[in-house]
Amino acid sequence: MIKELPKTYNPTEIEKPLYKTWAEKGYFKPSDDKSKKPFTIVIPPPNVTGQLHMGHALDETMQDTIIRFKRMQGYAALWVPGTDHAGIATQIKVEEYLRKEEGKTRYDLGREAFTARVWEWKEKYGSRIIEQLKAIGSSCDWSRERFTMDDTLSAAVKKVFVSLYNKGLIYRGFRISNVCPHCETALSDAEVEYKEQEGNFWHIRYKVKGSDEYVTVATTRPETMLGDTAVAVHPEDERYAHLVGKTLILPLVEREIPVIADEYVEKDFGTGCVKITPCHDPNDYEVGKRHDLPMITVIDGKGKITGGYKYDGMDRYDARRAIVADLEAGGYLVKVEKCSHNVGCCYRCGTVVEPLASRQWYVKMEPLAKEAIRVVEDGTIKYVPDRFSKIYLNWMYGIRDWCISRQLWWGHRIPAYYCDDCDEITVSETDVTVCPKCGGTHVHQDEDVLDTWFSSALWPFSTLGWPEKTDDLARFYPTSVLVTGYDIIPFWVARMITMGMECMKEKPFSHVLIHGLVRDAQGRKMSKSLGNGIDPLEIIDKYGADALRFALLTGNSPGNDMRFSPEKVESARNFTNKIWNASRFAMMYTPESLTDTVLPERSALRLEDKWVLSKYNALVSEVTENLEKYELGVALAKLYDFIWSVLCDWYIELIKPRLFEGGDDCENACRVLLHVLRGSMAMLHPFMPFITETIWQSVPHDGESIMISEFPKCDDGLCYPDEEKKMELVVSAIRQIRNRRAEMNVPPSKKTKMFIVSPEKSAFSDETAYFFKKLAGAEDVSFPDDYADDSAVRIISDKAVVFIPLADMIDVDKEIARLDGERKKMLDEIERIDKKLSNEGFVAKAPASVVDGERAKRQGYVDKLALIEENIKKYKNM
RNA sequence: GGGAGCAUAGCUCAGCUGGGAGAGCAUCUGCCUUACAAGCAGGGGGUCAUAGGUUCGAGCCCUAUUGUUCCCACCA
Repeated sequence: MIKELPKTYNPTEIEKPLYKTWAEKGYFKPSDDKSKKPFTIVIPPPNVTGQLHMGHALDETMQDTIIRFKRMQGYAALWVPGTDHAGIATQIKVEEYLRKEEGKTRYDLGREAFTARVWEWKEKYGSRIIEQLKAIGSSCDWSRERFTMDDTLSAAVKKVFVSLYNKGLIYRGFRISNVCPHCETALSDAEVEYKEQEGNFWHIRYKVKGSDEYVTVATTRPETMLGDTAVAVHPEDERYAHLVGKTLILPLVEREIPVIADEYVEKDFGTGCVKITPCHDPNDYEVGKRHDLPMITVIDGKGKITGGYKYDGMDRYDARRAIVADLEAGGYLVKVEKCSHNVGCCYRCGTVVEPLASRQWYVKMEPLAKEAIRVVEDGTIKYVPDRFSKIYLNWMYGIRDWCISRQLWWGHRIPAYYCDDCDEITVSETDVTVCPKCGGTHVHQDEDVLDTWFSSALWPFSTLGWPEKTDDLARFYPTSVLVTGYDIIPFWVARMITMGMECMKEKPFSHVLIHGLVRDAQGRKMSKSLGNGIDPLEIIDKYGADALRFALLTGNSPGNDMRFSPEKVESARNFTNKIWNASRFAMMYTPESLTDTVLPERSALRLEDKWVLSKYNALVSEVTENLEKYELGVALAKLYDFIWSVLCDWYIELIKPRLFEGGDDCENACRVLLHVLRGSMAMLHPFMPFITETIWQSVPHDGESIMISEFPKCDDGLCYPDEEKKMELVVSAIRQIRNRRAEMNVPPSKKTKMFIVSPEKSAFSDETAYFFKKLAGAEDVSFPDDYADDSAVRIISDKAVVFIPLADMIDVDKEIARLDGERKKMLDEIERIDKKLSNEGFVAKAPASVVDGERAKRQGYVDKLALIEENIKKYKNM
């Protein structure tokens, strides 16, 4: 079966057609066999108009690796794909397009026409990210693809909203929320990021009415003074006690405002006097409510001044400058200090948010959070790694109500209807045209849409058909594992758990596997503005999806950020090439007649065969265990090490003489090699699906695809501990011979005679002689009971002494010195162990296996020491 | 202010429930050995941040300290 294959692996021409075949064969769909246990993952839905970045690539690779592993293990594995409508992000994108290309705003188009345009946009670009997911090999069941604004998912959203409203868990309230003036919408607390910023601290004095006295307040946002309705001091502040109850004249607007006493004020901060702007600061709002102060709004949702002032219509920052100038001109500005403070910014556009009192819809989180807290506290849902449960719980313990209304047009419109005739609010899953209270027909729906994350919170069950009682829902809910980054635990994971417990009365998933951020080689976040992002698609084009996947998973552990660099991908690419060539080699020597996958009889197996099978078998159980614990990086490292260092560097080298010779022994070696290669490919397949399938298809195999083949199982019949140990002696001896030859600058081309004296006749015998010829530079090897040429180089290995007659190259004194060094090492080791063994505590308390292990090691050292000393003596006698 | 992570070879990072320190890259030496120079063989390089403690035994567990990153809250 000699096949001509190129010397280097070329992924680009292989991957796409292979993916297509898998899809056509239906391998991505879960088995219909109801006896199979389900294993489900729902994808964190990427933004429908987004583009694949490295973060996605990592997320998808991890999920695909897990789902492919479980599929091979025999589960009915389902990976549900889909996309998110991404309210603000998508709306902004389309608005920017309209502005640039058509010079229009969404208001020019009107709500209906605008949302129609967004839908068009979605149709145009929505498939892009899906195609990109396919490029990295994601084995999602595309027949179950969902979109958060599909009819069925929208129905789920309405149902949840209505149900929570009826339970009093969704309410409409007037309070301070964060508003992004650029996006022109309210945001939830989670959507505000705080950033340290340099700013000014303006000290302004307000005159006391009917007195010459002034009080000085300090503020970082002087423009809000227009909305001041009081100045507060601490009740126990003696400096200002006489002013409490007095009236102040607000500069520029000449409004009369009271001085009030409130514990909220800290005496020692600033001047001890705080201007109170209830409509534009959350703390002031609370103070305002306590003191029944008027609520005056002076900044609108676009960040412009409003309310009938000369500054009306000005942007808040222009107004700030104007007001400061006016205050200064009027003699009200006492001083300006530099200060740095945290300002809240919109997580989408970075604009500084404006706290603004307004009427919004909220989810009352505290009662809902109870169950969501319980299931993590009691281990029903487990975070991997566990430390994220603390972070989650920390967030949940301090949970505050969730602002869910957004002043956008793109999204799920809030199913609340207002009667213009009687002010009745009706919340309903179906459209309301007649007021159920007064029968009036002047009914209009709430203009706002819901936070994108509201529909995302329902994703694990809405994608499976809820609220319908579908077969999928019954079979695949709760899902098995959720894979996502730690950055969206508050946005998404917390809310999915909350809603899962509320709507399904059951956890949405059993495990949450958390990964970190993909950073650049310098450890910086990859971002568009820095221009340091690496495009996963470019990497795929150049190196292939398998190399990308390998680079993302290797050396990476759950929850930790990782650095991504071109060097990493190159190293991964080298690995694909290594695998490719090893397989090429195997195929070159596989006889045409060999088409089955049967291993040779036990009796036909040689030492090295049993050695590699034994090591392979151990690998199977380790890799399986690591994968089951979601330790993907560890599992992959073990596979890499086995394939490269054991299979390629040793086993293939060891069997070459047999392969070159042909015949039965060649075929037996081939069978073992192919068995191990095939199994290694199967274990590697979840990580590197394309190259493993390609190789699997090229060697003798059973079944139609590696994708649906069985994941290798540990097989006691392949366990040969004795032979494994013996072969290790040979391997170790070869290593030491090579080492000595290199030290002595013996060129590889120079072949020498070797005499190996060892009591381990089954390891050091004619059966293994050719290993020394092939791998250790021996021209001839013999295994005498003793060897008498005192002038030979002596290499003392485990249970063997190798003599190489190289009299002309030997410096006896150096040899003695070297052996003496080894002797000292042995003495040190023996002393260390003796110390341990003479420690009563150790012998009494350490497990017997550890103690026995130490004793065995000691014996090994003693044996070796004897050999060393004997040979030193011989040199000295020369 | 509250919480979490990280600190291991020159660089980037693994190291599972405590039982003699690892990988990749880089570096040095020697090799075009008929699968692979994207390769092969070999070498050098670590007081596992510091100080205590628990233990027969600590990179791993506990306490404190230092440095560093992040999350949450947020004083006008």
